[in-house]
Amino acid sequence: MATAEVKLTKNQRLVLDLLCASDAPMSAYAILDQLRAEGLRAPLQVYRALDKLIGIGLVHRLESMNAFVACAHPSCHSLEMVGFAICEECGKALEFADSDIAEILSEWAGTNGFLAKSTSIEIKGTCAACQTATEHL
Amino acid sequence: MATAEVKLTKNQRLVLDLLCASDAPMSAYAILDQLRAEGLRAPLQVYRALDKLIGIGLVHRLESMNAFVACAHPSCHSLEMVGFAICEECGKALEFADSDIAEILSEWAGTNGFLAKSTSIEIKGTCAACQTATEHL
DNA sequence: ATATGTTATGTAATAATATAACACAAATAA
DNA sequence: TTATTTGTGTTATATTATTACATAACATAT
Repeated sequence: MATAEVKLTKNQRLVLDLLCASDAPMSAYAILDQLRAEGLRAPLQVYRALDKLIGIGLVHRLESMNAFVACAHPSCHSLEMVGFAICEECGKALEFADSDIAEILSEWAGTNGFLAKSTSIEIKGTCAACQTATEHL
Repeated sequence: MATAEVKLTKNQRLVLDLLCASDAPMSAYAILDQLRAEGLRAPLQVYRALDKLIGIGLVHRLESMNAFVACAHPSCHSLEMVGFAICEECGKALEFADSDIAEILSEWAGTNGFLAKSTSIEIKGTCAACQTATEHL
């Protein structure tokens, strides 16, 4: 099992499991609320777990939403370039990875002497399901 | 002159001029602080001006920093896809536009039935100047 | 010119997101 | 064992953003 490869602490596991169970990204405070029953009490407990999980590559941060989502490909916990298409209707985030984009960006970086550490690509719009759902209003 | 094409109100002008004069992105509250001398008093005054300027395409929002920057190409105030390479040393943001990336992303959207409204691409790292500056430490 | 609709303004209060600082406990490694 | 690192729990606070409401400025159509 992918997510067992790394030893996680209690808080880290609670946060990761919750994110994996969620069908949409969650804010740090939404995570906290859900985990109060498990004994979490302060924002910092969540933020620290998130920092670690992001560092490992098991969680991604959606910059444009201040929200967090479990990596869709936890097995390949490469920290490679992934992007998200975020539906503004249902709030779900579709993760994608595109090597072509990665290549173009690294080309740009090379040309401009920019040393890239991390990249965030976020598309906002409406997902296929929600477009269909909206059609017959 | 590019920025004269649209009629801006006093607050919008103040915010835009400040961002244009700044060599790096600014937070809303940094903007507010700078404009207290001009009579601005509340965050909302800044946020409202920013919303308008972003809508017009004269300002971009850096999602990963909660900061705002004047568009580098104010003449072509197309709302097309632009990206930023943000230097974590000096804080400056280099704006770029890449039609290849736009194409790949719109291809992905087409294939996945996603209706895209806006896209954010942000690369974090170290700019050429700061790499040079750090070399001889 | 005046009524109407729209857009912008000013202000206060508050919500939502994130971090600093400190003391302590658990796991790891020397 | 001792030292070191890593994680925990807690309080307080910093930073970013919005809600709600009242008023003013401006356009334009009668």
